[in-house]
Amino acid sequence: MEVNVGVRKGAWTEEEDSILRKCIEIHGEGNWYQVPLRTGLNRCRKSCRLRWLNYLKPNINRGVFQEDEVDLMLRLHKLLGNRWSLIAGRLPGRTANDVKNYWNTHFKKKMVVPSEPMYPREKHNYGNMVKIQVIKPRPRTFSSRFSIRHSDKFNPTPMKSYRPQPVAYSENETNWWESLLLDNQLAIVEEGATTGADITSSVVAEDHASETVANENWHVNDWSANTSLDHMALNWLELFHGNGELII
DNA sequence: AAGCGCGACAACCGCACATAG
DNA sequence: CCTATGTGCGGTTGTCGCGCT
Repeated sequence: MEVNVGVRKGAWTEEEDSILRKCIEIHGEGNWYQVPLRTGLNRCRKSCRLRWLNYLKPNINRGVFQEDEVDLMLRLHKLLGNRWSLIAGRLPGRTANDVKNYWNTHFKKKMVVPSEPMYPREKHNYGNMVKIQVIKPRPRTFSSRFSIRHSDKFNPTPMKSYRPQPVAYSENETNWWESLLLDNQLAIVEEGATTGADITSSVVAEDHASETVANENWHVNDWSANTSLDHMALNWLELFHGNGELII
């Protein structure tokens, strides 16, 4: 159990920033538990980590969001939901906190909240809009997706974070799918891929091979990334073929 | 000038996951 | 298999500054 009695909170001073920066220059990122001990900073490890990741880390873009960034953010949010870290991973120099704050400030109040998701996946028609609901489990590692935490065994209350999130696309969104997925990725589908998994593996491979999108958080073994692509591909299939199958 | 509302964003909190032992 | 520890994420809160009345 972590005890943070007397730990300083609130805004960081320049001196604290300087100390933290030096510590990470010497020891590198990670091992945040050691940071307060090494630096003597009267801050909890979480606070140190957050300060570094959201503010002190080099190459963070602290400028105003450009039009193209906002556009991409909107599209990615439609695709991924509140997956701020993934969205930020596609916006060079932006942090998840930046993206989240920007979204909450500029778009949250303007959003129309979709109806409660249903399980299993259902499809509804709203006028000329096709609403596709896809169950999106909290994307963690594959092995843990269906495991039950020890602490939950005797208290199996539904976890907020596991609540599925609906994804809705209008049919004219297909243009964007074409722009997001590279031509050769689209070809994967045209050439006969019929499942989300098929497309996912191909898209991941293409993504890495082409290096068209620089993203240090995008790893082949990152299940969350794969999941995003899985749903991206699945929804794409739904739109174009109407026969997407989520293979788990 | 003072008070108020609100936007922007930094920071905190709680929870879930990964993994080592 | 279980527990403890370390880490990461998303939601929420706190604070500050600015504009309006």
